[in-house]
Amino acid sequence: MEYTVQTLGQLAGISTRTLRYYDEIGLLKPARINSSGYRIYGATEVNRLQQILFYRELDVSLDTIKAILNSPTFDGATALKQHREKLLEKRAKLDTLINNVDKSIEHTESKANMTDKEKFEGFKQKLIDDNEEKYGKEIRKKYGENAVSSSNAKVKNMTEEQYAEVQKLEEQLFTNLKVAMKTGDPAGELAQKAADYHKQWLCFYWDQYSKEAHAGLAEMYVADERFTAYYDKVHPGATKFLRDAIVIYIK
Amino acid sequence: MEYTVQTLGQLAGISTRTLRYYDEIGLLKPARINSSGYRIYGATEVNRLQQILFYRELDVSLDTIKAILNSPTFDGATALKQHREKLLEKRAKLDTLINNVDKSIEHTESKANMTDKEKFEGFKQKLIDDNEEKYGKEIRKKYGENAVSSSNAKVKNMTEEQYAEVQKLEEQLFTNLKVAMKTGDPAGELAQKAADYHKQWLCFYWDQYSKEAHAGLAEMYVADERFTAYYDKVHPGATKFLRDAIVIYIK
DNA sequence: CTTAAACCTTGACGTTGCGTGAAGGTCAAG
DNA sequence: CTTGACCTTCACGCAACGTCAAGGTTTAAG
Repeated sequence: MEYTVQTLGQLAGISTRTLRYYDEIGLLKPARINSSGYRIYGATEVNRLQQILFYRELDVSLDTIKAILNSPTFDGATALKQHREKLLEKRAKLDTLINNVDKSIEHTESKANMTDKEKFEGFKQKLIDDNEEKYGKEIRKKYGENAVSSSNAKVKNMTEEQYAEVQKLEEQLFTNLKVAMKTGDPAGELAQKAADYHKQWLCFYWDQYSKEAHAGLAEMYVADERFTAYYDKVHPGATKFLRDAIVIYIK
Repeated sequence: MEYTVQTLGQLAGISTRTLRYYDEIGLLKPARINSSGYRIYGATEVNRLQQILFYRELDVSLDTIKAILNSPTFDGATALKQHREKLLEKRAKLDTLINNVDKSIEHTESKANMTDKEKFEGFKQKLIDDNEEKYGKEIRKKYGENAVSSSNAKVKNMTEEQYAEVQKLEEQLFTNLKVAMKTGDPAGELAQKAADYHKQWLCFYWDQYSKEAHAGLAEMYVADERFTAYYDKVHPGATKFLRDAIVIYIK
């Protein structure tokens, strides 16, 4: 029995375009081309197409299918096992994605009942987390793999007392910063005290303190206008002043 | 603070190409273009980019992100919930895929120890399943949704006795067919008996018998050379004869 | 025998989210 | 003035086809 693109397509439940494409990429060549240039497929091609569709249904890429079918040494079962691993990875990614979406939904829903200040708290935490993640890689390289991992848990498990302490620390930082700025010297004792307060405050969020990350966050404060606005409420230029103090502090 | 493509890119951890692309598709336009044609971004754009990246990380398409951010009536939480549904669907698909791959691995591994006849058994079943699926839609339309669903379970739960019965039926079909062909009349009593045997045999695989599907399978037998070869072992032309008998039988 | 329907062919663009040059203008530093 | 690091606008490439478009072939019908 011989088939043209359409008859074979109907037999296999695929489009003629697909068959032409498979021809084009050399995945399934017709048995021969007739005098009018029509593609003619035979029994061998039907078998091969059946195999192709089998793998395709398992979401194997056409390139991989080609490799599997073209090399008789390349074993189908092994290929499928490798493919299985890929699928498992994909599912793991999807799972974390879904988790994150869930969190975000929760987050945005609770955000509706938040005061502006609380909103900013959330925003601050996000940026801190982001920064921690950014520097996390380097920290991990330096201090080992699991030093960083418990960071998020730390923030979430904070008790109310601890939270109050964080708030208090931030207030102290603010008042201290205000006074320190009058001296105008970021290397002075007062400014350095402010930098230390900031470190203590930060340590409530970060499991693993690192100087580089601290400096990185300070730079981010300056670079991000929302932060600048937040700290500059203390006094114009406070953000940069704090940054300078921190840069000196970590040396 | 103003940013060029590179500075903003570094701030956000994305490439300059990405920023240009977002401009191109109207997702994130720069605040202004300076005299040299450079893109200049401001605070507003930093905020918007932050939102974009937030959704992007959750695997939302750029088109959807644009819709979310551009329409203030379009609520973020609702969008995320919809997105969550999509992700769940994806995961469900992945799960079935992984299941199928697992089955296939098992299958191909056991296939190594199979006789040719057993291999053909598997092949036959697959084609029967395929056909059932093909006609399943129509059957479902006609007979309701859940008539078909238990089909696969049926085959799998077949006992050894039942399996033996299927084999016996097939043998009877063969011997009957052989005799019937000598009459040369597909409408004759013997041929109709053969068609009936085939129906009985088929009913072991299909939960829901339908005349159309039966005829469809018969046509497939004739169209597929492997089947033709299988049935023609009985006698040359046996496949077509059986097809003709079935076509008459179902009328 | 002609004509229309139903095939077939080869381009070639669109899809998604950029990566990766290419070719050329701009700007600050040495 | 030159170098190097920026910036710009094309434009192709990726996966796996869907979807016209323009034109040749075959087949069934009138």
